[in-house]
Amino acid sequence: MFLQFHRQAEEMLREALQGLGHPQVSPSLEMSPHADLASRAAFRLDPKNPAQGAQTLARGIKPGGWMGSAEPRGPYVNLSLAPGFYPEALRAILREGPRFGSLPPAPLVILEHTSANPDGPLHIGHLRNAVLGDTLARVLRRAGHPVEVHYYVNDMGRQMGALVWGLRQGLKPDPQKKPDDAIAEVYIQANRLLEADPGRQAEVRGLLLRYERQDPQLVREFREAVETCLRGIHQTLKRLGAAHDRVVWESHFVLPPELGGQGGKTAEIVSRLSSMPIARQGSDGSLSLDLTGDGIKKEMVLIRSDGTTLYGARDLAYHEWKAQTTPHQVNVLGADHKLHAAQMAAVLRRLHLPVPETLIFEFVNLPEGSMSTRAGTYISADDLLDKVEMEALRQVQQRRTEMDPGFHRRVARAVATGAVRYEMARVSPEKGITFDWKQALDFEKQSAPFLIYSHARACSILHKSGGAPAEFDPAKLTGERERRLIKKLSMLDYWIDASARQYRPHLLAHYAKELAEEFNQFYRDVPVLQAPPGTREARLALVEASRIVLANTLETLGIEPLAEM
RNA sequence: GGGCGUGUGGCCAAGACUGGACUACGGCGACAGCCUUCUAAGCUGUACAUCGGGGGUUCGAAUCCCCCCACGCCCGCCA
Repeated sequence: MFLQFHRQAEEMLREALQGLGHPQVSPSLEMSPHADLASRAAFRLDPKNPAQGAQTLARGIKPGGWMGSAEPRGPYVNLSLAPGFYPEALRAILREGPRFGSLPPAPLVILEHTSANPDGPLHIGHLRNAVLGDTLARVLRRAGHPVEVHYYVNDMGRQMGALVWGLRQGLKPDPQKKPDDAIAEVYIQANRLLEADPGRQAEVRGLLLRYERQDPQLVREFREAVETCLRGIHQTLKRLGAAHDRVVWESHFVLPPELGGQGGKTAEIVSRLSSMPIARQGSDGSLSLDLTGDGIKKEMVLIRSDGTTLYGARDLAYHEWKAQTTPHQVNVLGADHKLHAAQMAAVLRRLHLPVPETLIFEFVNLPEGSMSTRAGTYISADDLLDKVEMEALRQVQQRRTEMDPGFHRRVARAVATGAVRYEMARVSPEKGITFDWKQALDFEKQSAPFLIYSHARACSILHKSGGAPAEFDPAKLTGERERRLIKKLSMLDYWIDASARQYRPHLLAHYAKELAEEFNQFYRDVPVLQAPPGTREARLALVEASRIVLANTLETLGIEPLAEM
């Protein structure tokens, strides 16, 4: 609802500015502690006398819609919500329930995230990708987009070659272990063998070549290895609450139909590119693209001299294939993919294909340095989830001694996945993270348990009262705390819109925290169950509305809104 | 060496794209309080920052520009 107010304010300011002969001046709206929204536009009108400009501008804005008033205050124009906004916001929340905060239908989006190499378990770096990707998928869905979420499996790369090579040396995945952990052991061991005897790298290249040349035996072996690892990875993703609609293998764009692919797509796009002026044919049979015209100094190599394709070539085919479904694509990628993303964008543009949006996030490093699956220096996502869950269990057992073990377990699970997700989602993606166990296991404020707890408090009041009232008088809700809370509740759509348009889920995470704070302050200051008749019903309705908005926000962040904890 | 990103109180971190009420949102930690009223995983208060350093643009800079420093990532016929 607040989004509507914001848009109306923007529109009215534009018209007023136009009327004053300044159509080029931006409305410059901002959230303000002094008003429901404020405009700084007067600074642009006449920098010498902004106060004068603010007065003139304010006069040009007439109450109407959700606009209550426009008051000049120094150089600012302070905008207030119409009194009717508050009761209507409350009714809208109660009426729309789980749908509140959703935006009108928007185009289909294909979103690719996580897509970790199937050579080991997800580590805490992949976890950032998964949380960012899954949260963004949820945000986009609430913003009206149908979303098809893809996991793009890199099954044709060097890493997989080394893994299959290791298996052929007789290394066996330990059946007692989680499949992705077992695969990691083989992969690490295979790399040790290869480092000890670098001459055998040629054998890995040979396997890759035979896989790409569609040797059915190799196709079986690669598939078996990849699927084993993927089973484990998907267990972890499921535990996180992150679901993919579709798993797309790279080899799909290389192998023929009888081997599970749709054949030739990569060859086709490569052949099209090879006739473009930017193509550079090596005398050895390799093919690369010169992208200096796009401001990219580094050539993009598509074909090795042995004729096999590189990741970039297959990725181009994948993007062309996606474009048949929708031009709106989003890729969630680690910062190490920046160059690749820029090269992809340049080539797709030259092919007149849709260019994907990217959400690029910086690395998660350990205090002792960066993680590597090959070297075995990583903290797995499972390990983190396990430890956080143990700590959550310890705390809930301590706090709720009267409850049974099943309750403790349920709460600990929800708290743990929520805590891990929130911790990853709340930091802006361009910041690097140095992982810290102490911080990961800290459940104070600014963390998911705080958000879940606020929701549980609302549920508790409703439980004790026997539910929300059918009838109530919103006019009873005129206190400062109540109005502030309603306003905050109404802002969900504004933050969904902002997060979705900027591909920045942390904006919503930030809102969630502010919403929970506002509710907790209301909880402290405003008695509900003990309020006089009439007031009590109205406040109960407000608690129910709070419960709904908290639940919707948490759901969008992938955090389970427990009714009790 | 070049490119991209980051640098905000002891620690974590919002604000930076759209310069302006910033007297910089919060959290952790510290200190002092609040459970005879709806779950204290909560709430209140105090102390602690001039926003890496320097220069510039501007009436006005955490925010824009330039230089420098530190850290991360990339600069593979890896993905």
